[in-house]
Amino acid sequence: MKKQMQPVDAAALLEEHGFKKTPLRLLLLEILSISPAPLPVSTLQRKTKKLGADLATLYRALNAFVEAELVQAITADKKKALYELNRPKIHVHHIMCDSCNTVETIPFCIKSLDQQAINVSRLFKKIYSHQLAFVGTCRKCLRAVR
Amino acid sequence: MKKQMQPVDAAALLEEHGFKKTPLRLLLLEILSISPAPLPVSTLQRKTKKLGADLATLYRALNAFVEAELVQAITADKKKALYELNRPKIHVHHIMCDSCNTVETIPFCIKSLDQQAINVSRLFKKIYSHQLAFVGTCRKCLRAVR
DNA sequence: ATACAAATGCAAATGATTTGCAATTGTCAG
DNA sequence: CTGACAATTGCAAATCATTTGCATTTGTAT
Repeated sequence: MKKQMQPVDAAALLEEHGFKKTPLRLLLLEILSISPAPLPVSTLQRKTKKLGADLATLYRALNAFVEAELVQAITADKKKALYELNRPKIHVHHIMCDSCNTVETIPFCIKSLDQQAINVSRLFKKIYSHQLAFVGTCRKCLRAVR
Repeated sequence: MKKQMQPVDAAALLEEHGFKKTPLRLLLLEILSISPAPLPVSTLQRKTKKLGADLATLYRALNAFVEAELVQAITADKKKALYELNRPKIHVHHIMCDSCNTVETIPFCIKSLDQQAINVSRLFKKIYSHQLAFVGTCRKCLRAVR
């Protein structure tokens, strides 16, 4: 059986963030909320094709969600971004196969990585590399804003 | 005073990996070897402009280096890749400022992240997010190769 | 019902990276 | 030293994900 995530109240989420309850945006959040893995735009387009939304519209919706921190964009793969619903309580990371390009979610944060390292290597057989990047504002820039 | 990395013997590195000792490739390795931070292609182009190398050539050289694991490509920032000499003994990670886009190197690996977490947050004033991705081959794909 | 901002569609632009192909250049065997 | 051959390069054009301008449509609040 397939993993399935807890669905969310898409309408409520949109309202909370001051977004309009558009068919596309409602569906997008529903799709993301039940997906066990982060999804590329191509998949989101396919899963919403009954609405015939334009790609640009899709991107705009996703960008709006990301800016609102409703959705997280995974950009560790240079080629194309993956989108995943942001569940504040469940901070996760990812592991991707360089062969079939599947991306799996590692249901824990780096905070407990040491303890979980063995589990990670069991998930995949071979791990070639990992990339970790923090994004923030450096002291110089913070000073500049003041 | 500025950090400066230990330079490497570029000619030897190229030879070891079966590359030709081309002016561009020699210079590229030299530049990367003394850089304290990963560099974007634009910077590499500027620093090699006396050779007037074509962008495509630069990319081909860098890709060859990455494939040979001589250089590491940091792709956590979606916009453009950063390149850094791979020093097998010194495995590091990075921290980037979302305001001025500087990328600093964190001279330790996630293995000791818990202990170093405080240092990381001191490096930057504010950390909005971090992305961690493992790349490897999943069990399914490994089985397929067998 | 009205009005206005948000969201959309369409077409065109961007920008980093890649590719085809012909010409050039290291390197290595003889 | 001298080919010969593969690796490397230059140039132009192609890709491909993502973005943008602008006119139009659609939610939503009043």
